[in-house]
Amino acid sequence: MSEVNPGELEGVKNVRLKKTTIHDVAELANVSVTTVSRYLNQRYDAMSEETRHRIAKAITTLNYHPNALARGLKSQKSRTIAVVVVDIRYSFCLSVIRTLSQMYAFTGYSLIVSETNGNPALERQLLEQLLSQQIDALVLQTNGENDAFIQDIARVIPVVVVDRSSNVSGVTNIVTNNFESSYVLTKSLFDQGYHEVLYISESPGRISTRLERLDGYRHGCAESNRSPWIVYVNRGQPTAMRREVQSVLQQVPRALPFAVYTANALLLLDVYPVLRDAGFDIPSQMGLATFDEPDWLELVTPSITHVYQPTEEVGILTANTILNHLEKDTNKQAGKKHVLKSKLVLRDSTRIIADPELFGTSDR
Amino acid sequence: MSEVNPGELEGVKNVRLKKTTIHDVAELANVSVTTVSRYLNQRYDAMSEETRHRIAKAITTLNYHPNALARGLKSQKSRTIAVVVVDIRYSFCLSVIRTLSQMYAFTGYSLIVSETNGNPALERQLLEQLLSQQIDALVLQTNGENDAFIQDIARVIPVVVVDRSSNVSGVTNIVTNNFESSYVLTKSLFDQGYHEVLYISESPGRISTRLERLDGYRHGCAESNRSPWIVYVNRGQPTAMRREVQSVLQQVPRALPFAVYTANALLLLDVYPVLRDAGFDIPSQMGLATFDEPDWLELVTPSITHVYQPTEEVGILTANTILNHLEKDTNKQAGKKHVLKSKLVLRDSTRIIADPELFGTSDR
DNA sequence: CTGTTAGCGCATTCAA
DNA sequence: TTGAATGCGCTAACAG
Repeated sequence: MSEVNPGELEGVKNVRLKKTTIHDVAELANVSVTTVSRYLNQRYDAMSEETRHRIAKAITTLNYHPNALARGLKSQKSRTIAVVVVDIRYSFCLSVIRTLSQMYAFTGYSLIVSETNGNPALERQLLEQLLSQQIDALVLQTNGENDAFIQDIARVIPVVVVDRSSNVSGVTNIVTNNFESSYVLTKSLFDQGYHEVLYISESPGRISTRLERLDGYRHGCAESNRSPWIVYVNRGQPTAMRREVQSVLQQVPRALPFAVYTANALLLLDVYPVLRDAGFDIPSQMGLATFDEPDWLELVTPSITHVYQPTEEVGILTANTILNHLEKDTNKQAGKKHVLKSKLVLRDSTRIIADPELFGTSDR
Repeated sequence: MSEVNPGELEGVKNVRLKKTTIHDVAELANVSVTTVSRYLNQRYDAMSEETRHRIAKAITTLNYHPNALARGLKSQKSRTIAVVVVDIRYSFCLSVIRTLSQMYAFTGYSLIVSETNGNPALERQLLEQLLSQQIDALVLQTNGENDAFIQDIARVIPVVVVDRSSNVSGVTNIVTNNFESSYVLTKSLFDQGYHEVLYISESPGRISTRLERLDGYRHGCAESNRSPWIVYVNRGQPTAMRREVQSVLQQVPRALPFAVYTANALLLLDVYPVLRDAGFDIPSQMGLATFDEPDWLELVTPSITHVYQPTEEVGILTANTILNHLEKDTNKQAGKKHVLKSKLVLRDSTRIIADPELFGTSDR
């Protein structure tokens, strides 16, 4: 049981630190490598207590750490899980990553985190690299265009596609009800008395999340007999983006209250200063609402109405799905689709003062 | 050059997807595995153009991906870099991780991200796990108490300790000038005319960053002939924390303007609502300042004075240090210490209205 | 209860 | 210009 300071020991004996292997342990403990291997895998049942102790001692003495690469090579498992997202700064991504990180902290799995920046080609490249690394599971916020490849991956390891509708067979799909939430938010804005709702989004492309939110918005407009009013911006060029929003706002007739609805909070982060300083009172002249829930929405004045997505739930569900696949080899859940419900959180930025009844329907 | 859909091919031939190995490629290309291996490592010089093409074709046909575990086992390199931080939500950590992620996107290195939650024991466990996984380099925001172990690690792979002073030999240390920044901020608050400065921090323990900020604050107080006024809180218990801050604020004499200075932005995030709603006008009655720079500081009203740390620079320096070690095997930089300079960003939350001259020195 | 042995997939001498 | 053979560190039959 003598505690040995590994630093001193290794430092003195062996500056080059030729790694100690299972053989060294076996030798020192006077057993075979097999027995050591058994010990490492807690197969204590078939082992005398004495050898067990000898091995334990040898291991601490040598400060031995099994080589996971070698283990993985044999077992075809790397005990590594990849999370590939567009941008870690999205509160959605951050929350999912943290939840996974917390849940895997004591399982021995490591989390590889990669960002695609919305680039399908980069996504493809990263996926190939990760496959090479023999990841045991994949959590992916895909940018589309790689479905065939993803399907191949799902044949080999559990794949969970989050935040994007996916019909790829074999993958577990976890999303939120974007269409409905967007619709409800839009409707609520009109119902509050805002005459029009400006929808600011990145160009949807083939990204389901954006398409669904857009559709929800359109549906809300249609139901309220208003024309959609949409501005597509490019988050890659924040300056141009702000300028564009600014110029749009300058054309707004001041007489009637209107609302601005941004399709995600990273957009709002960029344009918020422009909106705030455009000369409209929030919420009486201009309402403000967004998807996603970064911390700051509750901190600014007025606090901002938003759609809260159950990101923790997404993380937990993702983590459990993968753990089930991996540990219990349960393949039942594969291919299942989960649609979690978001929640509309009404805050001060859409508490209009004016009476909704004053305004008839009209279109611009 | 015929494009083959890997999905179809593998799917049809082999549902179980027995992985294709270098042998399969060799066989199909009618060469030895050695030659294929050479091809994989771009040793084209000693290879006829024809075989090269045959191998290339075989690889795409079989949709072959080299097994990085096997490669790593031979080469003793996993092409994997670990980033171990306290909490990804710290803007410091997030920024460093993103910078690393961007810089390594095309290098073939993967980033393993882990959180310690400030727990040294968990940190130790994670480090052991990561070592087992044969990581090629380590970026660590340590919680202390593992220095001997870290020194061992640094003997084997490049280690960069960020955001914590470290004198462990062999590790590269990248920090910001916390003492000085904290001092400058404190001084600036007194100079603005705030009569006292309440310092809210987590208990510093042995964490250099916290100690230095605390010392800087104390030094600032001393220089201005004011007594320190410190509240230690526990971020793990946000409710208790808010209650405590609230009760402290209730005892403040309303006559004189004072300032609140939080030691990091995650703390401020938790207590901001309490501060805002405590009944003091910001900034005329209560000043507000913090370390760190999350996005929202500029968005709230009034905007919040803060210490901006050059997190991108930290990330770039970290990434380059590691790349130099890894690629060029340059061991010169090891053990070097870099102190980057933070910047005080004055905002509206500390633009006091009152005339500083009105207030003499006194202590509570 | 314990040991021998044969690979896992790849890179690398050394020969040819 | 190419190959055969060996081993990286570990696990798992299969023996004893």
